[in-house]
Amino acid sequence: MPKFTDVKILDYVEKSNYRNQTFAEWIEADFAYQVATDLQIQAIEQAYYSKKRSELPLSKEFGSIVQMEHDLLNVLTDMEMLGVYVDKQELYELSSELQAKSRLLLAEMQDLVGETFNPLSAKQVQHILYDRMRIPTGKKIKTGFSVDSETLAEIAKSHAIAGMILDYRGYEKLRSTYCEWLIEHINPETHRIHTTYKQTFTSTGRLSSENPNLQNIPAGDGYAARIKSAFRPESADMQYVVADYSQVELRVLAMLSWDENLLQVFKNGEDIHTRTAKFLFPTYEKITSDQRRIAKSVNFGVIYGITGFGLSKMIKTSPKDATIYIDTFFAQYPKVRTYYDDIITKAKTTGYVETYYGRRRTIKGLNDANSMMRAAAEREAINMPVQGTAADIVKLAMIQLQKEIHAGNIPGQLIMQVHDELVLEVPNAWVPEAMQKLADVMEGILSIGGISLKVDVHSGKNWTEAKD
DNA sequence: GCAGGGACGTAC
DNA sequence: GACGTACGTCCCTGCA
Repeated sequence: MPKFTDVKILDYVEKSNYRNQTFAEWIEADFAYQVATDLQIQAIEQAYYSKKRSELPLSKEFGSIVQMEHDLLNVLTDMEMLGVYVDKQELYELSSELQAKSRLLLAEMQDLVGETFNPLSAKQVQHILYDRMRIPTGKKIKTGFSVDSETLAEIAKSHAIAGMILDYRGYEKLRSTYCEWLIEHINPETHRIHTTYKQTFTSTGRLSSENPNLQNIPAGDGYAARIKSAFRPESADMQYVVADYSQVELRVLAMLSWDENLLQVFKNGEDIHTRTAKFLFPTYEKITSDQRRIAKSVNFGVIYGITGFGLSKMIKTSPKDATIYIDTFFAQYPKVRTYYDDIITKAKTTGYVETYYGRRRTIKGLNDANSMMRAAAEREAINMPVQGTAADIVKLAMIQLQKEIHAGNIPGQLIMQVHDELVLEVPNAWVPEAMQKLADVMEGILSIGGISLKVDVHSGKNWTEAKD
């Protein structure tokens, strides 16, 4: 146990529904103490922390999680301080290129409809499409009719303008949210981006990242790949080594549920999505890419507590067929169903659910009068132990890695965490060794039911190259 | 002029 | 009738 306890961590671990309150709000809520001025807050903060740190008894049941978070705190500090280099020039160029694209497209669109309008304004897009062009309306939202990408993609089949609006939005998204926002956060002294990882925020135990968020950098081809490739070591003497857990949540689901079939898939080293596809489409000799896509959605959906309706939207089929897929999944992986049932039963009794390592989330609403509320609470309940255990695993790996790095056993620096992925900067000469050790540490974190974790490791001159 | 909500889109 | 967890941008409304 740590000699001193960071009370914010303790509070987070004990009350998983705790959100980012200000210190004042927190004191108020916990101690019914009205805080008036900034100076008072500071004084109380100091007094409270120093007193509580030495006197707080640590409840045993949270011991392992509290220890984990304390160890992780130092890892996160190192990562934030070191930061991530990005090629500023490259981002500038991308930004202007994207801006040129949008400008051109905007002129074309306004020519086409004979009216100036802002494609980023839902209200104005509604006016253009549904009032002026008389295109049949679809999904309703609070403020009128939806113009989201799903709707626009459908309209685009018959009206070019919809496709152009989608493209415009895409360019502007990349330009403003990624190029511009990242450039803004390059520290003038270090020339690196220093994100903030929020350690006491999410309800599952994941980290989050802000200012800027490095956990939602676009993946994919084209401009997205170019943004990602701007992330690279500053020096040509270094490379990125990227390791990500393969299907970690489904693997965790197998471990926690002890479903024989699910465990067997991983024991055999089979592709989980293809395997599920074979269960869903047993009469087919060979699984098509479309069938695998459907199975993939089912596999992911199960982790999120899918409904037939939700899945049907995802794979564009009828809710009836979608429900059949889900039922088939549970018929083929029967222990998953009983595992979920057990979680909900336990949550109703104790008021909380927990990860393999004992991280808890209190669940409210399981007995709500409203069935929608109940269903939502059930989805939260079944998702948290899986997502949370995966989060715990990555945290443990980070702690272990940092130990090895400090001991000189792994040559390199941990610079980013993206939920199931860790990114390191490594001197060229040591890349193969770092890759091996990284995989060993990460895969060694947990083994249950005869299966262990699997990690894919890649290296490259930048984040894009190191992804495959 | 500004704060906050809604809609949207990105990630895992 | 919205499948889990996040963050950031923009528009627009409501309020001074």
